[in-house]
Amino acid sequence: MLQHSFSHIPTVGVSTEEKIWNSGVGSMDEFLESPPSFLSIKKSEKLAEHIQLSKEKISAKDARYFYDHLSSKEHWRIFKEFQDSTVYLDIETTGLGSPGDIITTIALYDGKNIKYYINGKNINDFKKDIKKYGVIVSYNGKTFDIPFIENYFGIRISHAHLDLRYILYSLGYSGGLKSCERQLGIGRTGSLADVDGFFAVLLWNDYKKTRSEKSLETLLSYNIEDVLNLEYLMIEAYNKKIKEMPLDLDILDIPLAPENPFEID
DNA sequence: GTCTAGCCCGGGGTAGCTAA
DNA sequence: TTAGCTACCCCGGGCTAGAC
Repeated sequence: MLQHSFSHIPTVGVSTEEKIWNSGVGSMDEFLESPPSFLSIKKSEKLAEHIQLSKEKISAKDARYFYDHLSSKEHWRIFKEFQDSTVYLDIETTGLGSPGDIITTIALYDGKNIKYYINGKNINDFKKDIKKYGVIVSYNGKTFDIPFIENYFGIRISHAHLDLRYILYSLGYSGGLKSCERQLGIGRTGSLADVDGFFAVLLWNDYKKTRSEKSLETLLSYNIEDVLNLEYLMIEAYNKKIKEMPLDLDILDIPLAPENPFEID
């Protein structure tokens, strides 16, 4: 979608971008070849400079550039061009962020591999691993996951960040992650349908009290199921956004998710 | 070249919504 | 309860085209 975007360019808003599209110029390459006639020569030249810069930023895999220059409701546009540097993220904690609350587990999924981090075991590896990615996809992560991670580790997460809560809300889907999953036709497998954030706290407490590996594995299974489903939701949301555009653009295929390595007890 | 009107971007402020 | 987001409104300012 970025190859077709102009509203990240200073002085170009959504209405000017739509006028560009309606004039028959549907991509950056088409603009460079033949700018729309309604723009002055001076303005076309300025825009052409920004388009060249944008093409360089895409080649350089600089997602942050577009994240900073697109309006927040258009952030979803960066997904396709940076899909191979995207990671889906979800954390489980012992509470909502009150003093003393901790991160219990973190799950990452990059479209190929699943990684998970457990408090008391390998959780500090997360700080190194997250740096490998350019884009984070989460659900309500802008309000909860990322601030929690930043406070917990004392680090700054400066990635481009697509929060599905707002993208799905703009498409008419609301009511929480699980509700959005149901509305978009994906159900939780087995007993995971009954697990929620509070139950995840109970599972962690049981693991700490009894050292029950089954409780820990059930918690990890729930945590990983969340990040696997985020990919499906992100691609579904992207495709729905694409269909809203007055352009004839290809939709993305939804890949087969890998098997959850943990079973619930 | 200057002036004017119109368009539109973008910033600031406010209210309401939502999840953990 | 908290934090961050969107939507909406208002307004200032930059840019452009057209008239003179």
